[in-house]
Amino acid sequence: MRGQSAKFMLNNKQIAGRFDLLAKLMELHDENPFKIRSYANAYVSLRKLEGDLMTMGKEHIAAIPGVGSAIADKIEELLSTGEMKTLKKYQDITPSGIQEMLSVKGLGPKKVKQIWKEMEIHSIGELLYACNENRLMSYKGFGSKLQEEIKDRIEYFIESKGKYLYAHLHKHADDLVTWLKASYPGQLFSLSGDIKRMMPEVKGIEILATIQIEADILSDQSFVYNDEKACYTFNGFPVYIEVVTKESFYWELFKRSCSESFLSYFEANNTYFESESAIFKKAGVHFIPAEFRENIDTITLYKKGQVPRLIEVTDIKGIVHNHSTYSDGLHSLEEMAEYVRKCGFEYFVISDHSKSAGYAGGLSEEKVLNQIREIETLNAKYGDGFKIFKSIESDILIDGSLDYREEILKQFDFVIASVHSVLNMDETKATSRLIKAIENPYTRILGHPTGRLLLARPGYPVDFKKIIDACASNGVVIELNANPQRLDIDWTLLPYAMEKNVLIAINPDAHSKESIHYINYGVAAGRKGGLTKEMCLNTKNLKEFKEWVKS
DNA sequence: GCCGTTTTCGGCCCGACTGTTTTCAGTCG
Repeated sequence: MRGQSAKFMLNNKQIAGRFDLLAKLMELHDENPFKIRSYANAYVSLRKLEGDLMTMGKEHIAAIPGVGSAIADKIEELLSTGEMKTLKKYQDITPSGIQEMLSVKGLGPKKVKQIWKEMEIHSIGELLYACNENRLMSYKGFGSKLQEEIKDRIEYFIESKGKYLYAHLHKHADDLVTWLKASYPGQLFSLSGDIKRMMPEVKGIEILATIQIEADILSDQSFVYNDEKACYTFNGFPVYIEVVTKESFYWELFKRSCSESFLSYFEANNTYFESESAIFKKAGVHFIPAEFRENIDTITLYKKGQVPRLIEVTDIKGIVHNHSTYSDGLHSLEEMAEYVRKCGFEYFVISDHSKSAGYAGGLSEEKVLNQIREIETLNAKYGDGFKIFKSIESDILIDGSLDYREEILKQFDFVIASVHSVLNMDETKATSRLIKAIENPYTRILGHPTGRLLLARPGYPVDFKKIIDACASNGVVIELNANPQRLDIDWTLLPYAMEKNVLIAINPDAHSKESIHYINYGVAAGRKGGLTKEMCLNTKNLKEFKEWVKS
């Protein structure tokens, strides 16, 4: 052990890491490239150093190749105070999200700087969203492969941070349960907890079992014990397994698969049931699916036999709110429409970005007219069985007004109005901005009402009672944006919207053909909020939808 | 900030790989 000054336990790699970070941060701030290089050299040199820095004197440290007296001082400082002032200075002037980005593989200081300064993106979550909207590709040095690469790596990064999107986990979770059932015949396994309840965000794959799982039962290493996370992982996702007796299995499963208030209605004198249905039967309540076991009032309805017809994916008849290569989509208008048609839907609503959305290639008035002509040509080709509707995702400007002159707005079948800029307003301002947009006679749908990105940014605060009331009195539909990173409007607000007779549109906000299937997640969120087929806009068939457009 | 020297300032700038390019830039090890 070195002199009394060394109070902080740091190994060589940790110390080296500080200099790596320092070099990268300094590069972000355009410092002297040679100075930066020397810190980077010190990082390389310290990392592969054989002796232990904590036990070395300053003279020895300064004698390491690439380490001089200035860096030796910084190492001393680090070991005695746990901090390095120079490093802290740069950390203080760099947003934490930008610092986090530096730890994503494939992103070096040059690219991060471009993302920060040119694209004005400040967090990893925002960056992921920008990848999904193909926004990176329009910048010099970024192409489709790099964008895809960054996207994959960010997803991995986010997944390794303790909270996960339901959308990223559920397939793995289903696979795991299927595999467990096959591996242990006669035993019971089920998804449990938040993932069974289809919560938009979950902590991992929760499983209830009737037998202890053997370690290393899978030979391909997809299912292993992870010491760091102190749990099993499946394909890298944490798995939490609880073991109960066969007799109590369904009761224990039920207990873990509903909200606390919901559970309080049920008594557990006897915990032996042969299914979840049996629990409801004994309580005299119609069966309630796990995703809808939230509100205790639901039980009263089901007890009286007033069982709502919850929306299902197969109820969706048309795909609303989509982007094409006219703005920031990956596929052309025709490719998108054709894909939707082949999936068996009756209509497709194209709503590219409006002119203020410069970052997303928003449509100039001239491009709007071109697109409208192309839609008319395609519709002539399709005939009666399928129709493309002309829409626009119009930016709601700071003062709540829409983005085009009335002559242009008139050209669309209808307008979706969404906020994309100035996301930091307080509740009063944000609410009146939205209300002004809702009151605009051209607005038919309010897009992603809070602008939130799950696990990335919270969205601006909004007085939802006022917003829903305004939609009710202006006949405006509210979007449930089905992008699993948005799911905005939040499902908890659906009961109030339905009470006020406000229709909900489940929209994928698709920027590629495949992402129209986001509607699956929108439907799941809708079911959590008790959304019925009748209260959803795009369960209307083509004929009914045409009538809604005209109305 | 380090280094070396025809000593106290001026030069430092690996090499493979990949993706985005049409000859190069950024990242990683």
